[in-house]
Amino acid sequence: MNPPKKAKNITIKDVADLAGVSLMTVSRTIRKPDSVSKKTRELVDKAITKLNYIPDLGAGSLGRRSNTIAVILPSLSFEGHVRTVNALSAELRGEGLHLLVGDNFYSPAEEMELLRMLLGHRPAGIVMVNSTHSDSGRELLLRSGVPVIEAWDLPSRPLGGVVGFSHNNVGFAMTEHIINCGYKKITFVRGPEDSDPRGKERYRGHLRAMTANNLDSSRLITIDKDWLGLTAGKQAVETLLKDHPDTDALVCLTDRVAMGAMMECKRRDLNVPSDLAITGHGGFDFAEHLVPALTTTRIDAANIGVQSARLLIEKINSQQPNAAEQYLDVGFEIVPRESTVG
Amino acid sequence: MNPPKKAKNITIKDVADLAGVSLMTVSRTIRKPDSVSKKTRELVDKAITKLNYIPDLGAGSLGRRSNTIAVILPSLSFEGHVRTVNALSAELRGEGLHLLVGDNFYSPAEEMELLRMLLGHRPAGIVMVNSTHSDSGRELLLRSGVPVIEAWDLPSRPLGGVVGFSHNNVGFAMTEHIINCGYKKITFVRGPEDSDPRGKERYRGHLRAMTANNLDSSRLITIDKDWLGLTAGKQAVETLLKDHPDTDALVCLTDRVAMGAMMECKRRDLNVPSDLAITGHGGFDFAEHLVPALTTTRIDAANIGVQSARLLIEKINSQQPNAAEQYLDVGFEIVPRESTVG
DNA sequence: AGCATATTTGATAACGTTAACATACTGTGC
DNA sequence: GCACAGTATGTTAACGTTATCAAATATGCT
Repeated sequence: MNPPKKAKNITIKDVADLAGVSLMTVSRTIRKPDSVSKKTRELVDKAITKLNYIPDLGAGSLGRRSNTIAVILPSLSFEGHVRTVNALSAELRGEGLHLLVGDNFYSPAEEMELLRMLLGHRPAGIVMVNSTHSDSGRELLLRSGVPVIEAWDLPSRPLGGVVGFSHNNVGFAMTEHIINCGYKKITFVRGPEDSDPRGKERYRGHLRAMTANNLDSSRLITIDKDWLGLTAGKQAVETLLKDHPDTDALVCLTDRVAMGAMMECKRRDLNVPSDLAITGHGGFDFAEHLVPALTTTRIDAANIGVQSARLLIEKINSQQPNAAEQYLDVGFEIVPRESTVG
Repeated sequence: MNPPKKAKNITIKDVADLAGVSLMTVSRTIRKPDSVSKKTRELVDKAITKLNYIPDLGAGSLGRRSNTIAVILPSLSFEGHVRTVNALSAELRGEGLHLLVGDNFYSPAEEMELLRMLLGHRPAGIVMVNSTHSDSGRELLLRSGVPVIEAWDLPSRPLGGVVGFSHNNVGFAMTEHIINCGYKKITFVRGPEDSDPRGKERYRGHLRAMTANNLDSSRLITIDKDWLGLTAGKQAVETLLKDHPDTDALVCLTDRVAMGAMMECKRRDLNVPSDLAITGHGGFDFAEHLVPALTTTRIDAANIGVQSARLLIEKINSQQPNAAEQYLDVGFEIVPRESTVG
């Protein structure tokens, strides 16, 4: 009826007045209901319901940490990361923690900007998924005193907790595996040289395996797109036929790229694996359904999220986080399937 | 050197003291640098850098809205929604807004809990991606006065702005399309009856098309899993061969399910489309790469995110949001490909 | 110089909550 | 009826920032 003049916020004071108690009693009723008599509790609860009161979390945590966890990741477009974030979110929810997402930063300047913004929310913790950081970014994070988890990686100079796996080992293991299958003329598909440090690591692992087996490691295809989808795989096969037609196995950086390659082979009537073996990476759900089923590495992305959450919670709760368990290698698994059976 | 006694927070006061100015001057230097003389600005900036000061956004917005947008979605495991959130995040970032993610709620009780939590952060706006809400949820949102956008849907009783498309029309259009291709014995694959209102709508649309063309609409496969991945498609084909072996076209609820079905057909040496036509839904990136390429509906998920952001920002900035433009149907497109060419 | 008007700075009071301490009640045992 | 816990409530002062108004300083113009 009254014109909505100012839509004053409903505060704890309003609840207190309506219930006829002091505002501390209301605060207590909300946070530790047992410390308040049954009678007042009911009174207060009724007032809260009636007024639709919702406590202001920001005001409540003034001067303390908020009940927010900042997640930083390059982008939400990589399936594996999203699975991790999803699991992280689910795990954290039980603790009443919510995710504040920071993604899509490209330049170092943007990184700092984003970091400052996120830290401005006084998060209880930070999870960096597959993010590199500049020196000033490091500095900022370390000085902030906020517990940090780095996920999807095993950085040499960790900022805090680490939950990840060795990309170098993955690269080595996969190439070693297909060498054992009998393949010798192996072409590696990699992404843009600068923008993907993990891909680079896997490539290093690949080189290690090739060298260890005295094989020619010069077959290399570089895809110059930032977003490595199926098109990259298609393109890889086109380049392959032109530049390295004698290849017998194609090592792709992700399952998506591998799938794109497989589909292109099908169009060109190249048989996988007899004409060309193909491997992926990441263990995406479609890999096992493809025909032929795709040989890949299984990374338990959800588990990375779960473990990150656990470690982070531990760090938040303990003042002196247990340094011994801060470095968790979740490993990986080579999953041999039809796309590489000689 | 000194043992970290209390790790006192660095506040605007500390900066002010170091710079030898009042704390209001520091505040102004940060928020409107032009309103401060060059000399003091430099002084203050130096102090900020030196102390690594980061403003407490929570304290700053006390009594106001925070610079946070709450996103509510059933889960991060559906690719389409993630694409929307990704675009949303990118768009909002330009405005200095960050996403607070609320996902994974299933029960109405959890919904309320989540809603209260998120509203407790005093978000500047809320985007609900493909989320149904209870009456009490509605009530809470409406009374909170926070601008709301509902995305991926065209609800009959909108809470605020709407950016979506009609699932019913999608269902109708796809079935109509394949009928026009000459298919008559059409089987529809749907998800669990209760948990997927949009799938239900699409099914309704399908029925509408079948009835309009005097076709037998009794061919129906219900998948009883909550997570509809490729396995669902595999299962659908198995059921199909048992229950409706005379089917000539299979309408799947998502591209993933359709892909699973296609792969299963390949294993069983069923040719697509000559033995069985298959359609998907959603326009996932792999659809065009499959062999045969998949007929699907293209939903511009990223655009939904972009438009939601625009509409939301508009609503946030204007006290009296323009009611005329609050209902945005982004539409969809039928993309005919090889999997249905008779 | 003298006055009016900008421009720049500062003091104080919110904003909504909780921590810490203070007070008022309740009942118990003598 | 009185001291003595113990429980239940209330009071006050933070927390870190910005709005608002007041004061000081600089600038422009005759």
